[in-house]
This record gives sequence, C-alpha cells and structure tokens, in this order.
Amino acid sequence: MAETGSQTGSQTPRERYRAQVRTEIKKHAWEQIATAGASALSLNAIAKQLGMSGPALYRYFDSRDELITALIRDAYQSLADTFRATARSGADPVALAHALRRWALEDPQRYLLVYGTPVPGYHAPEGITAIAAEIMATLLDACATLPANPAPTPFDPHLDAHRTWADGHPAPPAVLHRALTFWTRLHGVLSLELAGHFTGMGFDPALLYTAELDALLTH
Amino acid sequence: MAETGSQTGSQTPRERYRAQVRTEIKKHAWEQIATAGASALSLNAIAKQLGMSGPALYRYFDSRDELITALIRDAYQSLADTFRATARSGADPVALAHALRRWALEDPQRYLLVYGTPVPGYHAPEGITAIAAEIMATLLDACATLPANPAPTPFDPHLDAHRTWADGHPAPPAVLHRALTFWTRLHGVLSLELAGHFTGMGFDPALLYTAELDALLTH
DNA sequence: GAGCTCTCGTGATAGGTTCTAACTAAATCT
DNA sequence: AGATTTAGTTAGAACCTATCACGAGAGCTC
Repeated sequence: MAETGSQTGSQTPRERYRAQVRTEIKKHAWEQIATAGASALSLNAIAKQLGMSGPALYRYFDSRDELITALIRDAYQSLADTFRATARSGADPVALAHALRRWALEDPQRYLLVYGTPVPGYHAPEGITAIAAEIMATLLDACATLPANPAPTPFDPHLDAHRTWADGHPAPPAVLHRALTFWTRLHGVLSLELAGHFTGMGFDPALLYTAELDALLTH
Repeated sequence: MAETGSQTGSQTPRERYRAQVRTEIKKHAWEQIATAGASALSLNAIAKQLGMSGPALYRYFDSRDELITALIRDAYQSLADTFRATARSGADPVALAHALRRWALEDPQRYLLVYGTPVPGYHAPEGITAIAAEIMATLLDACATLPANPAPTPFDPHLDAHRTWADGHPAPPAVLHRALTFWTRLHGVLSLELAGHFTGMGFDPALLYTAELDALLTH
C-alpha cells in the first residue's frame, strides 16, 4: 500500500504531504477496484471521497493510466514482499504456493490486475519487470531446494538455451522447468477460481490447488 | 460471429434485417476489442462506423453490457464449435489442446474475454453456462479415451463425490481429474502467454505448452 | 520575520462516453 | 389503402478524462 521501494526517509514536509495524499488516493482506488473492477475506476469519484474536486488529482497522477500503473506496481511489490517474507523462513515451494493463494484470495482483483487481462498495447515500465524478476528469483531459489527427481523432458534443452529470464541463476534446466510449471499450473487453477469459472461446478478449488501442488512436487 | 444457436430459419424480412445489423454491430465490436480491449469498446464509435448516429444501436442491444454479454456468448459458442469439430475426427485430447491454442492465438482478446478478468459482480446468464457445460463434456469424452494410467490421488474421492459439473458423464474420478488439470494447466500457460507475461523471458511459449501437454498424457 | 516562489486546489471548459425521451419517416401488416 | 409497428433521428441529462488559468496559501530564502 505504501510507496514501497521508493526512498521514504528524510523528505521535505511538502514531499511528505504529497506522498500521503498519493497513498490515500491509491487506498480509495483499491476499494473501487475491489468492488467494481479496474475498468470502473473513476478519478472523479476518488476526488469526491477525498473531499476535493475533480482535476486536483492530476497534481498527483498524470493520468488515469498512470494511477493504474502505480497500482499494478504496488500489487507486484506486495506479492514480491510476501514471497520474500515467506522465503525468509525456509525456501519452501509449498509455503510459497500457499502464500500465493492467500495473497490472491485476500484481494482477487489485485491478483487479476497483475495477471489478468491486459490492455492490448500495454507495456510494463522498467520498474515492474524488475519486481517480476525478483519474484522469479525467489521461486527459482525455492525450487532449487527440492530433491532433483523430476524426469528430464524434451523441453529442458530449449529451456537451458534460453535462460535469460533466470538472470544468471545457476539452476539446472530441470529446476527452471519446475519453476515455470509451478508458476503456470498454480496460476491456471487460481485464475480460473478467481474469475469464478469453478462456481457451480461443485468441487472445492482449494483441494484442486493442493492436488496440483502435490503433483508438482512428486513428479 | 453469426447468431449461432438461435433459430435462423424462416424469419420475416424485418427479423432478417435486424439479425444482420446485429451481427454487423458485433463485427465492428470485435475489431475494436482486438485492437483496444473490451474496456475501450464504444457504442458511439461503432455507430459512426455503421454510418448511423449514436442511440440507434439501442434498438439492437439494450445496453453496452448486453452487447458484451452477447460477444462473450458468441466467443464461448465459437470455442464449443471448434471443440466439437475437432472431436468429430477422433476424440483426441492432443488435437483438442492444439485446437484450443490455435483458437486462442487467432484472437487473444476473444480468449481473454471468456477466461480473463471478469467484472466483480458479473454473473453469466443461463445460455452461457450451458455452452460451458458442452465444452466440458467434449473434454471429458476425449479424456475418457486415454489409457487409464494416471495414478489415483487423494483428490479423486472428493471429485467423485462432487461431480455435478460432469452432468451425468460416467467417467471415473481419475478421468474427471485429468480433464480438470487438462483445462487448468493449458489455461495456465495460455493465459500467461496471451497476457504477455512471457515476453522477454526468452523461451518459446509453444514448447512450454506442448511440454505441459506431454506431461498431462504421460503421468 | 518579510518577501519571493512554488505548489496545491479551484472553477471553467472541451470533448468523450452511456443512455433516455420525443419525434419523424418508412416499412410492414391487416 | 389505412393502421400499426419499427428504425433512425436530434436533443439532452449525467457521467467521465483531461487541460487551462487563476487565486490562495504553504514553505523556502535572505
């Protein structure tokens, strides 16, 4: 929620006030997004909630898109922080998976803002890709601690030859593959659950999630 | 694209004209969605493209949301048709998987309109859930033809006890589980690819997709 | 502390959107 | 042919994003 990642120490009073208003704007923005989705986010409505009128918000965010980008960045950072905090007490993929699900269910629209439908032309700014890389690194670390029992696949050589995303991580290709499937499979269950595609089907999404997690660890 | 599913035979000229304008509206709507996303869809812009002005569209769709709902329904139906056509020449999960990916890459925003971020309050109308059930049935049929080698999991009994989504399909729980993971895993890779989360990572998403498909069949 | 400067918030305005309402004109049905 | 239904129009209300010019005040400098 707070301006995590930017320098918060020793600011002028004006900068402090500015930062506080910015986070207040974002707080109300998250409330709107949680209840009506990101597409319904209205700067005007936020301004009214803050007791100021319309164009004042443009002192704090250049545009609606810039506000949304800031929200995406904060959401990413929140996930990265959650991952880092979880990994601090033992780099365990299982703990990471459950932390991911908790984080997602805590605010489904926040998860979907990060991993859901993007605007076709949208390109994430530099700061965001860096956070994504950190999340990937934490996941790789955790997967590297697992006993190396996954059978080699025809995909592994290609993955070994294209490991720019691993960013120098010394994991063998089998671990890279495991980290990737860890991501895609959990996201597969989670995103369908959050989007409501399991409602009315009867089964418990949490059990499917843990079943996928089990399969990830034992195969 | 066409009004698949509704009765198209023997209409009055007025009904015919009405149906034709409706599909023309939807055609332009899809173009807008493909280039700017569903949130940027503008009834005004569509009307101008059709040479008529603004509120005329409300003769054909009660609201913007109703138009989008119709688009979602058509997209679902298009996927169901693709699945049915693929299954007609042998109920093969591999063929189904490749048909799914082709269909998704053909129009990423169409896939994301169905499986992407929904509006929080949105509830799919009856007609749509019926199509989803048909897609599920086709998938279950295909998975039932596979050699029954998947090892039983602790999730299987729960799935056997909550099989309302299978809608009377006589598949054993292992097949239900396989169909479910088939769906979630392929969606996991596909949705992340379409949302652009693999861009810049280096590897080929198509190979990851087939790798997941392989894992689905051999384990 | 006095004065300068910079910034915050304002109202006005332009141009966009969805959607309703009243009216006209044309096509269809009886 | 006459009555009725329907398509499309313009006008307008209520939103929205975003820009501009202005006034008031907070903060920095001397």
